[in-house]
Amino acid sequence: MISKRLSKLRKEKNWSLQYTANQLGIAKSTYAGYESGYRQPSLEALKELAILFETSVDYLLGMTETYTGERDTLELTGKDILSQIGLTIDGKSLSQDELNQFIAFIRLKREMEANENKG
Amino acid sequence: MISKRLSKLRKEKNWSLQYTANQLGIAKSTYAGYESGYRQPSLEALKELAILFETSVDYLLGMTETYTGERDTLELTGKDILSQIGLTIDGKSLSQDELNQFIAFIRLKREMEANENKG
DNA sequence: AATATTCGTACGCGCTATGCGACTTAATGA
DNA sequence: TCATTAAGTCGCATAGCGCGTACGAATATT
Repeated sequence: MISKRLSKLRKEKNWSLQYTANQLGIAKSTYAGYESGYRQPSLEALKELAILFETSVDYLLGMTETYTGERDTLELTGKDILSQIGLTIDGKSLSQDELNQFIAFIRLKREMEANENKG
Repeated sequence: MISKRLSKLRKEKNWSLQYTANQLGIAKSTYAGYESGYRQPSLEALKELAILFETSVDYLLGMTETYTGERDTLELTGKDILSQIGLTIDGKSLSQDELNQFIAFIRLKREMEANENKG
C-alpha cells in the first residue's frame, strides 16, 4: 500500500529515485526499496516521507483516502504576516522585504515548472 | 513522542499493558517496549495502535497538534518545521524542497550584503 | 558512432533492534 | 499467607533495515 502511494506521489512530482533519496538524505537503493515494497521505512523515515510529499502518514499507510492531513497552515502572502508570527533563518529575523522576494521567487519558479509541464 | 502518547491514551482508557497487548495480538513485553521507548512498533503494529486507540497515526507520531499558538517566532531552518506548521503561498503549500531553496537564497543574499559592507 | 550519464531495478552483507518468553518486583485480594 | 495481577527489565534469536554495488536500458553528450 505504502509502496504504491509513494510511487504515485513521486511520479506526480516528476522526481527521480536519486533526487528523492537525496531530498531525504538516504541511499537511492533504500528509497527504491520502499517503492518496490522490498523494504519498509523506519518511523523517522516515514515522517520525512510525509513531509517531503506534503501528505499525511495516515495517507501513506492507507489509513485514509484523503491526500493531506489537517495541519495548521500559515499563508505567507497574508497581510502583515510578520506582525503575527516572526520568521527567522539562522536566528536572524526575516524582513518583509526578504519575504516578498521569496514569494516572488516561488511564484516565478512555479510558473516555470508549469511551462515545463506543458512541453 | 510515540511512547508518551501511547501511555497517555492507554491510561485514559484504564487499560493494563497485558490487556492492551492482547487486543493487539502481541506480547506484553512488546507493547511495554513501545511505551517505554525501548522499542518502535512496525508499520503494521502502528496502524493497529491507531485503530485500537481510535486516533490517527499522525497523532501517534507527533505530526499533528505539536504546534502551539504560544510560539511567537518560527525558525525556518528547524528540523521538520513543515510537520509542525504548513506554510502556503497563494494557497499552495510550500514543499521542503522550496523551503530549502529559500533558505539557501537568503543565506546567499545575506552573505553578499555582508561583503558589500566590507567595501 | 562512440562514449558518458541517468534511470529504474535487484542482490548480498553487516548490524541494528524488533518481538518473544522468562524473570523480578510491587500492589491487591481471598 | 498465598495467589493473582500489574508493570517493568533482560537476554536471545533472527527478521529486516540501510547501504554499496552492479546491471540493462534509455537518454544525453562528445
